[in-house]
Amino acid sequence: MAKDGIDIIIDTESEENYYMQIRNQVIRQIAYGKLVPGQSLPSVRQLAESAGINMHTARKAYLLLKKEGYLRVDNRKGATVDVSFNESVDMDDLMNDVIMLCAKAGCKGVSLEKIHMMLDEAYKKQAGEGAD
Amino acid sequence: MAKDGIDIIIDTESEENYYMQIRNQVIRQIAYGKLVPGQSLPSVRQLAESAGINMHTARKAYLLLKKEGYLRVDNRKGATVDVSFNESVDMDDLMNDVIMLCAKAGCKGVSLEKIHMMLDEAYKKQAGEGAD
DNA sequence: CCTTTTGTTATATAATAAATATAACAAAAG
DNA sequence: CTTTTGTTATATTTATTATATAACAAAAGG
Repeated sequence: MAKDGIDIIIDTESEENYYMQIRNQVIRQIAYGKLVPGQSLPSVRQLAESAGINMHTARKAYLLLKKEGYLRVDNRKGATVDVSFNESVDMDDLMNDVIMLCAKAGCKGVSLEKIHMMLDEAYKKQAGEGAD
Repeated sequence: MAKDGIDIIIDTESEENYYMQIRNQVIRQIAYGKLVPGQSLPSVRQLAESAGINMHTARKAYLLLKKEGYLRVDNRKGATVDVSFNESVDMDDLMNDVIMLCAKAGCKGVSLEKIHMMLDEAYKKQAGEGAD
């Protein structure tokens, strides 16, 4: 395990943006308990170096995560995990995801039960990661 | 209702790409039964005009939907709804969506049960749209 | 106190992606 | 036979993404 920084791996072949890859990995690591509220994230320069990307790209990811309510980015203090909950914004976002997921599954003939099962499976793995 | 074309509305203020907005709306309309397998979609020129966008942007959406297995785009015949299912590709895609959904919910303190309920709600609306 | 690291801001540039604008042509439709 | 259509091609514009430097003041660490 990384002694200081978080484990962020950039797939240069992916069609997903670098800053989006970072964003998604951070969200997953918070959910998995690998990043806990209050914990400081590496400096943008550190993350940039360890991930092999530019400082501003790392910064962009942090600022997006702040906008979406996963990090606090204080003046002169850097980024720390601090999840906030905005009822209307966050529930709308989640519902949007659910609607698209449901639509995709519907089109592809994947049953509602199967999606429920996949959700349980994902949740189980998530909860299981807390204990290292 | 539109006598011929499908109802595609482009939100020029959205941060979502035009062709992604089209893609998502088409997927939802297939899931909702407003577009049925075999049905022809409007020509790229028609869609472009009714949606107030360029022909190539409409075309890009159709080609993406083809790549993702929602449309058939035959030579000289245009686009028709034809959903295909590729086990590994599609299930991976769905699982990826589920994992991110689950992670977001986990971070935001939204319970697994709540997500299950939202899923049921989305599915119910989807199934309910079939009967006009 | 001094050096280093840090967050931040600014600017510049390159590369890629998104969207539009025309044009042309052959096939299909009417 | 005219129109519409899918398709291909080219070109341009704008926006986004990613990188490259530089500078500065605050914070940290010695």
